[in-house]
Amino acid sequence: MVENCIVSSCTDCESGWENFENLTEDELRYVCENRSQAMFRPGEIIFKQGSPISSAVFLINGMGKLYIEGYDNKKMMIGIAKQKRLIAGPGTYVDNRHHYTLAALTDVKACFIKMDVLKELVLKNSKFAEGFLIDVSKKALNTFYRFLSHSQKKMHGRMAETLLYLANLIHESDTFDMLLSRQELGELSGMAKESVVRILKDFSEDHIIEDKCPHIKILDKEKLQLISNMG
Amino acid sequence: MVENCIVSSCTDCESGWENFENLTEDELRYVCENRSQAMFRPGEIIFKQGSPISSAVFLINGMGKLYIEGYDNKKMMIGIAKQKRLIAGPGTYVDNRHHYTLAALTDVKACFIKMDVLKELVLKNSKFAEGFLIDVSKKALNTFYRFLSHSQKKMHGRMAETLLYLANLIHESDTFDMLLSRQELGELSGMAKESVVRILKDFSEDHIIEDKCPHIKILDKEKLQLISNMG
DNA sequence: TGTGTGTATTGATATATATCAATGCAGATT
DNA sequence: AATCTGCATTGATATATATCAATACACACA
Repeated sequence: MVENCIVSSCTDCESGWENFENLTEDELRYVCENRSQAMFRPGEIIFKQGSPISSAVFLINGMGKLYIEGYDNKKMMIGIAKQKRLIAGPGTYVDNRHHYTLAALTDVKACFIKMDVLKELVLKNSKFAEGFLIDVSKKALNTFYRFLSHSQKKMHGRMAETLLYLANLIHESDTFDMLLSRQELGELSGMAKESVVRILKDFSEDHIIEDKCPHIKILDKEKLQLISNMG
Repeated sequence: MVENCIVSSCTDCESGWENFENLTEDELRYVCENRSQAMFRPGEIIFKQGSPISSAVFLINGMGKLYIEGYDNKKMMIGIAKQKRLIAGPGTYVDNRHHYTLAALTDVKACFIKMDVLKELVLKNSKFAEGFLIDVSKKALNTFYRFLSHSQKKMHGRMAETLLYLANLIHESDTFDMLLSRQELGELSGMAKESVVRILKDFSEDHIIEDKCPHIKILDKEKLQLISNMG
C-alpha cells in the first residue's frame, strides 16, 4: 500500500477531473500540496458507505465499483468508477458522509484530495463552483434515468442497457473483458444472478453478443440498443 | 391566468427559497426585478418535460406534481411540489432542458425567476453557489434513496413509505386529505392502481390507517414506519 | 330524474421474476 | 491426482405483482 508515485504533480496529470481546468496555477498547486496516493488490490475497499468524507477520490488507473448496501444485505451497484471522474458522492454538501462504498475491481492507484480544500476553492473560484454544480447535476440526472429505467423496463431491456453502458462508457469498445461476476452484473442491472445468466444466454443464442466467458463481444449493437430502448 | 400579485417584493416573501438568504439586498432586488407570476388551475401544466428551462419556478401557494413520462406512456411521479423549494431540475446545469413535467394539483400561484439571473448570481456570489450546490446535492441524495427503496422494497413497504412522505414532508400532519388519485399514488409508489387499492385496504383492516375516501388518518405510525423500513 | 363519465373496487388470471436445489466446471491447494 | 472452493449454469417451483374484466359508486350535467 505504501508506494511513491508516478504522478508527481497535478499540472500534468492525465487522470484528473476536467473541472480542474477552471483553477489558476496557484490554486492547482494548492490542490497538489493537499493530495496523497494509495494502491489497492482487487476487492479492497477504498471508502465505505457511512464513513465521513475527508477526501475526494480520483482513480489514477484501474477500475472500481460503487455500490450501496441496502436492506437485507442486498447490494445495489451504482456504476463503475474510472479515471477522470470525481468520486465524492452527493453527501459532500449534505451530511459529509459517504452514501455508498467504493471497492477496487482491479489493481487501483487512487489519488485523495482533501475535501476541505475543494470546498474552499468552491468559495474562492466561482467557475470552479459552477463546474462542481455541473458535475453534481450530471450525476443526479444519470441516477434519475437509471431509476426510470429500473422502474419501467423489463429485465432484457435493463441487461441490454447495462451491456451498452459497459461498452460505451466504461470500456469504450464493443469488445471487452467482463470485469463483473454474474452476481455483480445482477446488482448493477437489478436482477438475480440466475436471470443474468439466462438473459446473456438468450442474447448469445440470438447472436446479439458473443460470450466466451470473460470475453464479451457485441455483435449486433442496433438490436441491443433496440432492446434497451423498449425491452 | 392574468392576475396581480399579493407578493410584491422578494424581500418579505414567505414562500421563497432559503438560499436567497445568501444574497445581498441589491442582489435580491435584482432577482425581484426579474420575476413574474402566474396562476394555474388543477391539472394545468406549469412546465413540460423536454422544454427549455427559461426560469426557476417557486410555488407561492398550492401544490403540484412532478413526473416523468417514460416508456410506453407510463408516468413516474417524482414527488409533490410545494412552496419554499426551488423547482428547476437537474437539467439546469446540463442541457438546459426540463427532465420532468410540473402540473398543478390544486390552484397554484407560481413565481418565475429568470434562470440566467440565478446563474449570474452563482458566479457573483459564492455563498449562493454553495447553497445551490447543497440544494442539488440534497435532491440527488433523495432520488438515490428512492431508487434504492424501489429496487429493494416490496409493495407494502413502498406504500408505507409513500404515506409517511405525504404525512411528514408534504402535509406535515398525520391527518390529511389525499391529493392524489389511486392511479397517481401508484405512479408515486411504483405500482399498479389496483395494488394501491388492495394495500390501502390491508392497512385499513390492520388499523394502521383510516381511509374515509379523500380523508386519510394515520393511526399507527410506528407500525407504518416498521413496514416502510423493511416491508 | 336519468344518463354519462371517470374513478374506485373486487375477483380471476397471467406473467415476470426470484428463489431453491442440484449439478457442472475451473482454478487453487494439498 | 485428489480435494476443495467459488462461481456459472440449469431446471423446477414459488411469489409478487400486473393485467384484465366486471361491477360499483360518485358527481356533473342534461
